[in-house]
Amino acid sequence: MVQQPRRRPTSADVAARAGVSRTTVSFVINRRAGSQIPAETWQRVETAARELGYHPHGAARQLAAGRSLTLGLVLRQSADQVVADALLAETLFGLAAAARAGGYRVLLEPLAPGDGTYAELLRSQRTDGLIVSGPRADDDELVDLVRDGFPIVLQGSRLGLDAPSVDVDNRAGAHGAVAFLIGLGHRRIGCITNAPLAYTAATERLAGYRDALDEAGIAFDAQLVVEGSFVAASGHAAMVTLLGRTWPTAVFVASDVVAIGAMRALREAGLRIPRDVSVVGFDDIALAEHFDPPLTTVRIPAHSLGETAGQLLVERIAGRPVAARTLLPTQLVIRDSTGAVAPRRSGGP
Amino acid sequence: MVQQPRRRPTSADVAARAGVSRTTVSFVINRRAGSQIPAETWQRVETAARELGYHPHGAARQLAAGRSLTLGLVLRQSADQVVADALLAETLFGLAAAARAGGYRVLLEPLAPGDGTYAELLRSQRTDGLIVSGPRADDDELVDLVRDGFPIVLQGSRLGLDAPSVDVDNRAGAHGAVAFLIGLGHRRIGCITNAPLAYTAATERLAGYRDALDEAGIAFDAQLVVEGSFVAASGHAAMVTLLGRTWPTAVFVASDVVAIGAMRALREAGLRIPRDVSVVGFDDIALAEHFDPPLTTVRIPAHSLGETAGQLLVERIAGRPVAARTLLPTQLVIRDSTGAVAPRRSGGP
DNA sequence: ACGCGTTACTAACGCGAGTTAGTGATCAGC
DNA sequence: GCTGATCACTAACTCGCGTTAGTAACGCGT
Repeated sequence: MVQQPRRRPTSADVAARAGVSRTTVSFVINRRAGSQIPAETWQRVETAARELGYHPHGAARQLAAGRSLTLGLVLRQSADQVVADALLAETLFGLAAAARAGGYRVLLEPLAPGDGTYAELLRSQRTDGLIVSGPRADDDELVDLVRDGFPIVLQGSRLGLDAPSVDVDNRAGAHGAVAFLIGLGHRRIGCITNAPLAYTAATERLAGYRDALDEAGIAFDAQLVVEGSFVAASGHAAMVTLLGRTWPTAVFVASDVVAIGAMRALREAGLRIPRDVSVVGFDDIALAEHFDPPLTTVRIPAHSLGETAGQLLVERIAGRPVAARTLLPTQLVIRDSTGAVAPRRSGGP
Repeated sequence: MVQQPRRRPTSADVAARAGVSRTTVSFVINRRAGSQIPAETWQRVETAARELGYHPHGAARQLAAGRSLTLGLVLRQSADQVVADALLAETLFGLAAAARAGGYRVLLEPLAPGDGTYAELLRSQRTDGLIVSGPRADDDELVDLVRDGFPIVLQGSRLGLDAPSVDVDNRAGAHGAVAFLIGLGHRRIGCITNAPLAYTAATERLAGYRDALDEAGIAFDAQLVVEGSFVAASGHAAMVTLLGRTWPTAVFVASDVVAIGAMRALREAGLRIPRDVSVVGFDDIALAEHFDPPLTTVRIPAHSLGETAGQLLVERIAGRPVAARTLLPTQLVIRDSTGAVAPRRSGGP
């Protein structure tokens, strides 16, 4: 007896075995509401499908239905940022959760600037919508896609594009952290940014820092601000620069990863935390509470950041209206790297 | 004049505009080798396509060609592990790079055990192959898929399944780390695992630890081994337990994240690193060199782990033979958390 | 004028589903 | 006994593209 080359069963096979038409099979498989199929027939179809091991062909459904049930996630971060971004995985999982809840899957497209194009994902219908994480203002591709009306949600900066965006409330978070330091009596407060100021998140956190100073009537001093850049080493360098200029009694570092480098520089300079210098971070990565000392920081709701982005995109795809801008609240987590300002000591290097 | 409802152009539209048949368009779009199309015709088609803004419909191609050009990545880690896994993003990027090189995209399916099924990805042809990260032995779904001959690559444990697997050489890495400690004169060396021993990686690293002891003729002492579990807090608890039993002169912690918790416990016990106790970690996460003190650890090639998995899968999909087991080498990175054994001090709690 | 090979295409089928318009059978109502 | 409304389906078209088999036109040698 010749072994039939096993072909994957199609809905026609199921129909034949159940003694019905393909249409009926389709109705049963898709649990189509309003179709008048008696329980007995329904059962027959389901049994036949099970016995044959039938699984509808994804591409065929996509073609016929005109939807891919797939969300694309475009990551525009550079390699540095990715390695440094301790919360990326959590955000990703939030997105995946939202996608699943809406019946979608997630296609991942990591694409450092200048390293390829992603418009095809949408234009070829491989994806019903896109979440663009870390979009830059000079992204022409993105501008075109938005203009053409594709469902897109931005995660991060706003860009003045006509697409909904989600982000953490960086400004308020930074404001809260610095206000906390001021409340402890600090007046000379340094700031090390999380990234170059071309990044919106960096400028926003810096703005929050200034807000708090303004509020307390403390003059802004550019000497106290140094740029960090994603990785811990940049925090170390920034702190060295800062200490070369002046000695603050507290430093707001707009990223936990950058902060750990900064803390190392403080130790190397013989300064104790928080006795000599208080440090506040941003992000509340998992390791922050295990730093030496445990780091006071601003917690970011990473999971809901991804989840919210996913939900918004699903809504947009469904054609429902969506908020233009969603800001997620942060939360100050007070640990041991901050304390009341020390008795005045001779400042300056 | 009535505004035509803009329909996305199909290959038929391109064909009409270029004055050729759909077949010719298809040949041009796919750069089909061996087709005798004169340069002039070729140009006409390309121009027509550009002018119309034509983009082939992904699902239609998948259906016709019988391939989705998509790789699935199934993450079987629990939420804890994901948040703790600082190298996940890097691995992901390695995979994405390999996928792109092979003309594939990556579909992400995070699926903590007991939280859903992924067989459908393969059975519905939405995906041409699967990489399963962190597979557990009791995964029946996986067993079935492998039996049915789907292209699958395992990342992590081997499981005795008939599917190629990629992993870091955990055992050799741990062996090297512990041998290094022994070389420094340590004899009482503790071990805190990275995870419960149900996880292959944990048992392998423990085996490497024993290998090194055996080699040096040091008797294995179960009192010196404590289980950690992914997160830093577990390392803290494990170290407290260990110190409650005995005082080792060095500890091998099979995960940097767990190690930072362990180091905190040492500090709290008044012990100095490395003067009183040497510590070696595993993974070489980005922050390890900024710990206090900078951590000696075993570097994992995270990027190439993902990349290799991707390459293997692409090969398997193409039907080419592939190594059953690929082990990637690790590298010991010596920093400041390790030192020669201290002069003997009264041991025990 | 004829045969024979290239060259440059095209007609038409198939991929595997979703969906619309329709059809025959049954049944209630009068 | 006839009408009209349900019920339970099905035939046939559609989605957009890949691909095989085939053909018309042309050149070239004899």
